[in-house]
Amino acid sequence: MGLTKELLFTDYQNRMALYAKALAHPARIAILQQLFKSESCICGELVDQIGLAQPTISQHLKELKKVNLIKGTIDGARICYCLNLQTWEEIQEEFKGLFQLKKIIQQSNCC
Amino acid sequence: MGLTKELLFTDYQNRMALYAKALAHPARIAILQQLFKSESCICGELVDQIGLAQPTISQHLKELKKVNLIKGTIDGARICYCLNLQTWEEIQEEFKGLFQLKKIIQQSNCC
DNA sequence: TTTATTTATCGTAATATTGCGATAAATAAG
DNA sequence: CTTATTTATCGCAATATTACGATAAATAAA
Repeated sequence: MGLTKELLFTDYQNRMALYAKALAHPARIAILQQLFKSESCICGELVDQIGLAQPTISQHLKELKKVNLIKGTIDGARICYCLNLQTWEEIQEEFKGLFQLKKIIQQSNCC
Repeated sequence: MGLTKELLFTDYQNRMALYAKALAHPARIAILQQLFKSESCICGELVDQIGLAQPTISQHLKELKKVNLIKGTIDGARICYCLNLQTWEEIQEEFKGLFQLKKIIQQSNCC
C-alpha cells in the first residue's frame, strides 16, 4: 500500500480499509466463494480449483486469516479451512453502515 | 497489486476485487464519508479536512472515479465532486450477493 | 525408518500503491 | 494583461503486493 498515514484516520476508516483490502483480490473472492459453496472445508483443493501455485494460495489464505475472515483447523497432514461467520457478520454490518448512508442523499447536488 | 492473473478469474470475482480495492484505503473511505455528509459537493476542502497533500487527494479521487463511485463537475476553477448513486447501488448489490450466501451455511463444518 | 503428501515459510523478481514536490492548465480576480 | 486560486499531472522515492521456486516442517503411508 505504500506509506499509509494511519494516524490521520479514524478507527472506523482504518478498519473498513483493512476489510476492503482483504477482499481486494479476485483469488481471495474465489477462495471465499469456494468456502461458501463446499459443505465440508477445503484445504489444498483450492490450489487445484484456482489456477495459482500452492505458495500463492497459502499466502492469500494468510491474508484472509489476518482479518479473521477464515479459520483453519489441523486435520492430519491437511488443514481444513472455513469461514469465520462471526467476523463475516461484523464486516457485513460495517459495509451496511457505509452503504445505508446513501438513503439520506437527495441528489440535490451539483452533479 | 503485483501481477494479478485476471484471466484465471470470473468477471464477478474481478469486479468485486476492483470495487473492494477502491475502498481499500482509509483516505478513500474518508472522502466517501465526506461526500455523504456534506449537502453540497466538496472540492479542495477535502485537502483541508483530510490531512494529506493536494496531489495525494487528487490521486485518491482519481481512483474513486476509475470505478465510477464518484463524479466531478467543473464549477469555474473548482471541481465539484459527488457520489455516483447508481454505481453505489450496484456495489451495494454486489456486496449483498457475497454476504447473503452466509445464511445457507449450517456451520456443520470441521472448524 | 524411509518415503510420500500436505501446507507454511523464505527469498526474490516483477509490479502496484502511496505520498508529495514541482509544475502545468484552466479559470477568477485585479 | 498580470496575478491569484484551484485542480490535475509528472516524476520520483519509499513501501506493499503478488507470484512462485525452493525448502522446511509435520503427519501419513509403506
